[in-house]
Amino acid sequence: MKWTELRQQTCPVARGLSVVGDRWTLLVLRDCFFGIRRFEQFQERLGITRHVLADRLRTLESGGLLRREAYQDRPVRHEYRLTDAGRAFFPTLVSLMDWADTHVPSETGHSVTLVSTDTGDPIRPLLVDQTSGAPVTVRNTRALAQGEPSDKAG
Amino acid sequence: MKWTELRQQTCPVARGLSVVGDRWTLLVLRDCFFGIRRFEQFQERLGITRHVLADRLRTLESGGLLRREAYQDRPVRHEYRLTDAGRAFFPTLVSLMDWADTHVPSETGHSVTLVSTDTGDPIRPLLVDQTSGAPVTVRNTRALAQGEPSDKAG
DNA sequence: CAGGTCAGTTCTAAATTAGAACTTACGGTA
DNA sequence: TACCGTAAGTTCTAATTTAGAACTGACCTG
Repeated sequence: MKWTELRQQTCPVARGLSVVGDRWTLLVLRDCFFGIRRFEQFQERLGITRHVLADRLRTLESGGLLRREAYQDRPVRHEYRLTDAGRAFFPTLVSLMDWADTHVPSETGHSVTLVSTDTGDPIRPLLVDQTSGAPVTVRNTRALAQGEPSDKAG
Repeated sequence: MKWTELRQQTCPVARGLSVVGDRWTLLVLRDCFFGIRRFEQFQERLGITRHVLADRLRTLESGGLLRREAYQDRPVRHEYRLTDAGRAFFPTLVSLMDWADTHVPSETGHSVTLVSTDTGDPIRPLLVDQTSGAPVTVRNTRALAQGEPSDKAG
């Protein structure tokens, strides 16, 4: 399976990965949420090769997560800004951050804390069902393919 | 930056990606949540090359998400089962699925629906703060590096 | 005009992946 | 005993991707 095939898969996870299923893509995206917008800044912070950075920015742009925007003429200079679809990715990134914070050990201890803009209190992320408020876990959910009446999924 | 360097980063997103920052790794993990456990099954379902599959299973095992377990002797045959850390990754995968379902268009329409095991009702995932119940968005949260008093992060 | 900045592109060598065949260790069948 | 099949890999070569570094325009400043 190649990247192009991934995009045409039925499973949304596969389709999602066709855009963000690469470490550099996700690190670029993370930096976007930290307010980074320009080529040189990404390159310096990430230590990514310029070639790959250019490629990943194109991927994110064509995937609809970033918008390339001129911030000056003469010479034309562009910056990359999050779109609504890009901002909508935030919970996924936070989920990953939260998981890694707990399950991928760090020798430096806690490193990044998410706090509320309002209260300044630390945030403990939890994925719930919007209507019932119940936490989403392997145990209490089941994945159904369209048209599939019942099948094991946990 | 190489995969080994990624693991030593301060940022939990980078550390997380040192384990799951690869499309195949995440597709293998997805199939684990669908109940797949054996080498041949993964290989057939994913169309991944056997070489890469063996490598990704090792990555997931050494990352603590999967446990390699003998299910028979003579000849010894192993299967790969989710650990607690692996199961804890579920919300992240669901977040990704939910994001992609909305933001990466599919020609086949909705494909996978998550339903409650109890009620059978469809689940609408939402990331909230565990204590306040408020949704986690770019706007109402700020990332603080350890020791960093205040900085832009959205 | 020399030097610097920004956003890339181009180059070669190294690493990774695809695709297919091969290996090991069995168990069953003729 | 020889042959077939299964499971879980390993090994092989060729193609693709990445790393690392230098180069390219198009401008700006002194």
